[in-house]
Amino acid sequence: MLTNARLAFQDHDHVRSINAAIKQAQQKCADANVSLNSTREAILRLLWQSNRPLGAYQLQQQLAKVADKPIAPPTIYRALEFLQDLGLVHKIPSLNAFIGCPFPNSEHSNIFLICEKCNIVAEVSDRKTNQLLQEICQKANFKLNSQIIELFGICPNCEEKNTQK
Amino acid sequence: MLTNARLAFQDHDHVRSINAAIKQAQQKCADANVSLNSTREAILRLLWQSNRPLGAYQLQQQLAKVADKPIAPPTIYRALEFLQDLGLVHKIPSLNAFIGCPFPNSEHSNIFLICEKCNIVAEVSDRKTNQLLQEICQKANFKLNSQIIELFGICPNCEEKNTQK
DNA sequence: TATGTTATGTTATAATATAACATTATAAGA
DNA sequence: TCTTATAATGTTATATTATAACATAACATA
Repeated sequence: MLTNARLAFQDHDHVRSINAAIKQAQQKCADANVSLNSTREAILRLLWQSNRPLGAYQLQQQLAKVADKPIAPPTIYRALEFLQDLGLVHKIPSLNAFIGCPFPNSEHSNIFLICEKCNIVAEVSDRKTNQLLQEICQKANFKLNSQIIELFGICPNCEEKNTQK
Repeated sequence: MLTNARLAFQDHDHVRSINAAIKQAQQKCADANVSLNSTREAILRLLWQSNRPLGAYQLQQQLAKVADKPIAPPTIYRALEFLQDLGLVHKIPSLNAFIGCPFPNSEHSNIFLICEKCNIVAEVSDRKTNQLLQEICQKANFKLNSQIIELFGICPNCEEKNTQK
């Protein structure tokens, strides 16, 4: 099982992880022979700075501060699609929001632990779950292409705060 | 494992299942001491008639034909919320659409098999998956409240059609 | 520097969802 | 049956999320 849960669910200095993520992204782009230009990189960076998922219009607002020009929704959505296609970013459908992928180069399960209190989201990859879901699909004669698993609850951090009261 | 996959993924006469679903719904409402009134029942019926998920505005259009008055979005969303709260209807977040639950009285996994070709959706409930996800959450110290699992792919029906070509 | 490709700008609008307040049904007690 | 509390819907307006369609610009390569 692979996860960033420990890291995500505590306040930590993640400047390092951001820089690592950007480097990974650059590598991925180089490999795919596409370019991580300024808008795309800025969006990826913003998503990483927030460890919470951000909506397209939140990204737009934050980009406006960073960039010199205001950027229209289509550009945002295009960049998000680009990043999603490379597996660098995920969309969390129930939140209409996007989040950076902590392990773009590993096997994926697309399991998200979504804290209903602080809105922080951690990602998990788990081979056993993939196998089990694959089995379920086989039983139903269903040819599985992709998946997303959203788990809603309370993260350890919020739970602790709650019991301290 | 509990599923309506066989049924859902073939064209079948599901008048019976609709009526059964409505009866179940009435029972559930009686138990909860709330009322399944005409709008709510009509929406549930429409969702069952289509074995595909329907968006709120699709429901609105179809309701307009059935009812005598046009019905505004808030009413639709309220009825959908009501039905969801009773576990009679699920929202499929990635589709912004709603579907009737085939087994509102059973344990739930909220696993959906979504055919990318014909858009039919089947639901699966599977204890093993629930256990596994629960374990994952425990490892992360995450208190799980609810979940939704969307599996995208090709249903047996569409796959067969495809290979016949 | 011409040319094709890729990305962005721009305008407009589609599609999904909800806020806020007024009105009407419905049910339960006096 | 009246009254009153509760629940549901109507109504208007608008927020939020997402995309279509076409014009322009940036960039790489021959």
